[in-house]
Amino acid sequence: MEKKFEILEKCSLFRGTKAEDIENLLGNLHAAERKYPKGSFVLRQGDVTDSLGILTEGALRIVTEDFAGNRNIISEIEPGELFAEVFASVKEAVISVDVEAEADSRVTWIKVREILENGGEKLVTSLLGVIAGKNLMLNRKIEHLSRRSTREKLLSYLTYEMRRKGSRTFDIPFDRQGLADYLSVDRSAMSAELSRMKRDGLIDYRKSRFTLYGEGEFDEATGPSPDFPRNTAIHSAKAEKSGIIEGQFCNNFSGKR
Amino acid sequence: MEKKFEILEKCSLFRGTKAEDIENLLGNLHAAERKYPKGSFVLRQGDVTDSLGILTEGALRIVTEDFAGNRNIISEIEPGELFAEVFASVKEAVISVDVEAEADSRVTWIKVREILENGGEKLVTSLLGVIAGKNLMLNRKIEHLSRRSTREKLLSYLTYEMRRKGSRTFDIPFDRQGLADYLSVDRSAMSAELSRMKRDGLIDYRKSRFTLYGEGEFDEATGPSPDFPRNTAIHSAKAEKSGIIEGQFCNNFSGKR
DNA sequence: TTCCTTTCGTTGTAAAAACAACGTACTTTT
DNA sequence: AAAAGTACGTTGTTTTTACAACGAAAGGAA
Repeated sequence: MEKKFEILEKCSLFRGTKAEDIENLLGNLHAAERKYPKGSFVLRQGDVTDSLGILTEGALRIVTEDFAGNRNIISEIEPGELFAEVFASVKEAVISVDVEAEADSRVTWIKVREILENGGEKLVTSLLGVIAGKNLMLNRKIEHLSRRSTREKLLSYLTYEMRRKGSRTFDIPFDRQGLADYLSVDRSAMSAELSRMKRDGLIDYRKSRFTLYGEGEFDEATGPSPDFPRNTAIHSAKAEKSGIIEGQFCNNFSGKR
Repeated sequence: MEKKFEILEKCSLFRGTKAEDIENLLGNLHAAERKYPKGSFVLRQGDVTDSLGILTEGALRIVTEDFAGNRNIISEIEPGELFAEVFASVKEAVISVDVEAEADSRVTWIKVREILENGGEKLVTSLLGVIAGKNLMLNRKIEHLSRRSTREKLLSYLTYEMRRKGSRTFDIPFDRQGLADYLSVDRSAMSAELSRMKRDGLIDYRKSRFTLYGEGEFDEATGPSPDFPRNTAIHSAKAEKSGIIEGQFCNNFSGKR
């Protein structure tokens, strides 16, 4: 109990706020703590919630069910982590996953409305930033997943990492299985494709350290050259029809083209 | 000029706010209007912005450049549409697209900080809702794209639409090419797969009206049966390692498993 | 109606991926 | 140090997809 606010201090929502201030804040926000015995459901598919949750003790497990009825663990939640904030931020959004207590757990629930009304600018900024930041990550993932071949998926991902790290040689935060899962491809097939890409002189790698040999110049200090050769094909039928990353930037989700 | 606030009325950010109130609001928010001649750049890849934009006149075009340097049109923006709100909501987020004026255009720019400070609860709620809602859509798309085969992608998507419409028979908002683009598969291959699924008795369709024949009961009135057969395989290595929809629900983007 | 365009399904072929199985190298445990 | 476990690459086979090309059907415009 004494550690509770120290754990909350680690939550992305409260980044930069001291434990003692969090304590006051939670009072103003009418935060509610609930206990969940091991094996119980914290949230169920089909639920609607107006509160976001922060795990303060124990461990949770996010489980989905796909169209065939197979259940898959999406992720594990550890103390200090925020969850359900997206569903809580959309009116009447139906939760599409189950959240189960993997161990005896405690969750601090905060109503999003309370944050907006009484949380203060800093907290609201934080919440908005967390959700918008997740948005960027999802978009990036879609950009990779939209590629048709494993090679293209890999190049899309590796190019992104290269640009982010600002160097042709960089480390990735995945092992092979993790990367294959992230790109939704078969591990061994991906491994084979990596080999072929190395053979073709596109990349080099050892363990999780990759080097990408692009065509354009790449100044280690300044990032990708602005003169990187471009194949501008805006007016091709394919380009005009492509909805590759629809909604990445604006709000066109109508599905019409 | 006189129509300006009527156009803004249609913006998702101001849903439910009258044109006259918007006029006052924009003043308080120190909104700035800028003109962009046809062919000029509204935003460029690599930029950072602290303002979201609303197009009030003209037309914009969102263009990306992929790892190979090919430029693709992601979407077109019409008057009343919001854009760049996600990048503007994340501190120092680097914009990954170009925004070009397709015609002579006017954009109303609003600083996100102004919205948070002076926009009032309603506007902040709206902004948060828009971004969180987009988040849900992106997650859904990732769920479909993560499927390995075209058949699975289709079933994932069609099952979602079925549940959403609450009926085995439903219309989808895509034509074939649109659906293929959304699922990032080849149109003709998808068409062929749809035929096979029809042959196999999984689905039926005519034009954009589909019927899905699942195994479980499906009560037209009440939605999917809670007793839908489940194949719970939580403890399989595959399930435990799958990062299929990582970040859908919580904030595990570390990439580590 | 006739012509033209768009949409959709079909087919064959070449390319790519999934899958399963296995060997090796590297780590961790005992 | 030996044993056990894990991560990674490789290979061969089967399945699936992309791609290109084509024809039929539907819808619009002249």
